[in-house]
Amino acid sequence: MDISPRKKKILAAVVDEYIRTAEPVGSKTIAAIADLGCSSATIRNELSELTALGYLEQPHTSAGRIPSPHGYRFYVNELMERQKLSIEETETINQRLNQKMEQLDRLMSDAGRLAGQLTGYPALTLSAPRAATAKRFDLLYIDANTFIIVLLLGNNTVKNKLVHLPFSVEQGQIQKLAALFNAGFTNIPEEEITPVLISATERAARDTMGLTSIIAAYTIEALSQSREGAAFVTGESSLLRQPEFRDPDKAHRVISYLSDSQHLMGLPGKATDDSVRVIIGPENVAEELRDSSVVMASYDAGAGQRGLIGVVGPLRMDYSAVAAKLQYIADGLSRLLGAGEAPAGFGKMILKGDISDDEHGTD
Amino acid sequence: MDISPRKKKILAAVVDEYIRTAEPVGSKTIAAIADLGCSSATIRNELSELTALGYLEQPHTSAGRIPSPHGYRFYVNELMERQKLSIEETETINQRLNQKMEQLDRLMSDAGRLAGQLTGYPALTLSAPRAATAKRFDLLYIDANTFIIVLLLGNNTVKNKLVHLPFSVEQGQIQKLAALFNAGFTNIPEEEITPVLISATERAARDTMGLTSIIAAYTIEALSQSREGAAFVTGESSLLRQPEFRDPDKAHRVISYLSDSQHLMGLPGKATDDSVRVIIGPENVAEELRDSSVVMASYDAGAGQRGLIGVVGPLRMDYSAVAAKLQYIADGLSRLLGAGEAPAGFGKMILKGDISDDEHGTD
DNA sequence: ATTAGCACTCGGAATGTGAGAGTGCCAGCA
DNA sequence: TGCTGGCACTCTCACATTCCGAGTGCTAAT
Repeated sequence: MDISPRKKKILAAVVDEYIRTAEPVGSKTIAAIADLGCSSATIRNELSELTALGYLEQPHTSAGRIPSPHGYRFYVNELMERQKLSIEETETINQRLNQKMEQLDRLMSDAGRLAGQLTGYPALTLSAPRAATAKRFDLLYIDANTFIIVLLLGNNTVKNKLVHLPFSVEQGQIQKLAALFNAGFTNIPEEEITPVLISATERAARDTMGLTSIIAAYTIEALSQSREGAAFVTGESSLLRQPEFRDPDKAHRVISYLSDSQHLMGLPGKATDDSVRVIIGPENVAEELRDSSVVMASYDAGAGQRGLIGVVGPLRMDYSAVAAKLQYIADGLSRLLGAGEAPAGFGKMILKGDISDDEHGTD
Repeated sequence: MDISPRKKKILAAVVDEYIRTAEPVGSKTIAAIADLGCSSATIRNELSELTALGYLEQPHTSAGRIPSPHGYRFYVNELMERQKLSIEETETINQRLNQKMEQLDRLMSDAGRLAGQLTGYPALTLSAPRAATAKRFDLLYIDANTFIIVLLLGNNTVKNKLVHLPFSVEQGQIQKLAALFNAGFTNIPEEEITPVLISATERAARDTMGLTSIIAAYTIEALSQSREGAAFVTGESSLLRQPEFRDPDKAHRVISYLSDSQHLMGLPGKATDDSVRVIIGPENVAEELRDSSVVMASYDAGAGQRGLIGVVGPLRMDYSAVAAKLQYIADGLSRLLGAGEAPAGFGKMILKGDISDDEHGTD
């Protein structure tokens, strides 16, 4: 069932105005802002039909109309005009993205922060989980009681761990172990690292001190970590600025839901190939988000992985502006992280590389 | 100027009761709960004197009294009875702490989460910044276009970075660079890594392709990162459950202040050797926290570093319970991370070790 | 010094009132 | 048939008013 062009115009006007003001909008207001050549009375008729069709709601008899979730959906699908970013906005984004990208996780949370600041909503970033394999082992001999495990994973992630031993070990022993692990533990999935394999290696290495187990345990840990993916949320408190979250309980529900990265990982549901996805209120699987909307854009995180960056806000969200901004940021991230083009120059290399992390020793 | 024992008792009663109920407490209530053998009229007199002394305030003429920041301070210093934790509580803490401590930063944020859940307030964890030096360089040759920088810092932190090159390089060249860096860049403070040193090294290595700069730049980055320390906040939204933060604006101010790790790093002010520190409302340096209180406990993070774990809440905080819990958690962390005892066994080693991180490559 | 009694104050809940915005409907008009 | 102006009706919100009770401060008595 199609609805007339005039209805569409009116619906769009209601949504736009409501997004702007957060107040129910009445027939008169619409007559004033949208110049369709007809009076408020006509619009009243149209409004009541739109209400009957389920696109609009009225909080009470003598208030204006507000869009229903259905109305928002229709707006997002058909009415919304793709917004262009201003020069300054694109400038800001480019600058901020290029600024400092030393670490991947830092980059993710920075990009999230950026999205949050630009849109005024809490932002979230997700990196898709993916099973990885070990690609290469290095064991760096530091001294008789200390060595470092450096593990290069299939997704070009490097993990490391400093190991202190309560006994001495020789460099030759370490080297032998590295060779055995490179032979036996590379390019196999996590579940194939079995106790059988480990004890076989242990025997081959004539390792009586449990070094093999240490390295194997760390390998498993590193693999399972890289399988988990990562999630960040920033700017949770900006929700509180939205009138629809003035109720602290409501805000609390949403924010604490967002604080659990378990929840976040499940948020996107199954992937689609839309570049920008909009989930409106009740469309959310999670109970807690049933009166919030989520807008997410996906980006190419390199090494065949995709990541998501998005924001959470009230139903009355400026979908058009938010979508445009997220899209732009996601494109920027894809450009920075994505595969395809060869690294162009020095700066680029530095940008891409890295990560790292700490190891706390005992002494 | 000393105050009478009875005044102390009354003050303690007011604070305890107000902490419990969040309602101004009147003379009658005190007469009922604290059994000093006197009537409400007497207590009224005492109350008005305590008010004159600045320990109490009244929101308005015909309301009960609430503690002033001064009153809280006096309470914390002299009246508060050190609370014991219940068996279950210590159990929970022990369990949760021992559970999984794979990564240092994960451990920090987990401990924060634990503190937050136990106390019901937003929790923060800080690791003290400390200048570090490079202790050892390793450059792992992967293929003609790829190598890994592994950097062992003075505080036994390991950092790494995967570097992709748009040109080829030989293994010998990489080894030569590693030797040069180990000779010239180890055990010197960050600021001595000057362009002069770098270009000297570059010449010595006959490096015409900028490899030296890449490694030096990464070294500087790693050092400055480890100098920055780290800060986490979790459970921000639990502030919203407190009646004094029902005003979304107020809550928003505090939460967004806490979201900035720059702010957090400066929060503790100069260190004291108290094991638990309490900062009450106006004692906070930060404007934004002037009507919140902060309780922090410090722990031994190993390698001569100290960390802080704390919570933020309203003035009306259960200082006694919160302090006890934080203290216990901090002790647990010290036990797990701290220096002193040698690693006892296998599990212990695994616990202490580690960290790691990711590197995103291009292909 | 302590207490009981009492007048007084003040904030908050409850209630009442009015204004305004917006609707729905109807009758007239193109 | 579709649009418009007019009008009565409804409902909420803001504001004013009232009322109640908790709690104080004071005073006089013990």
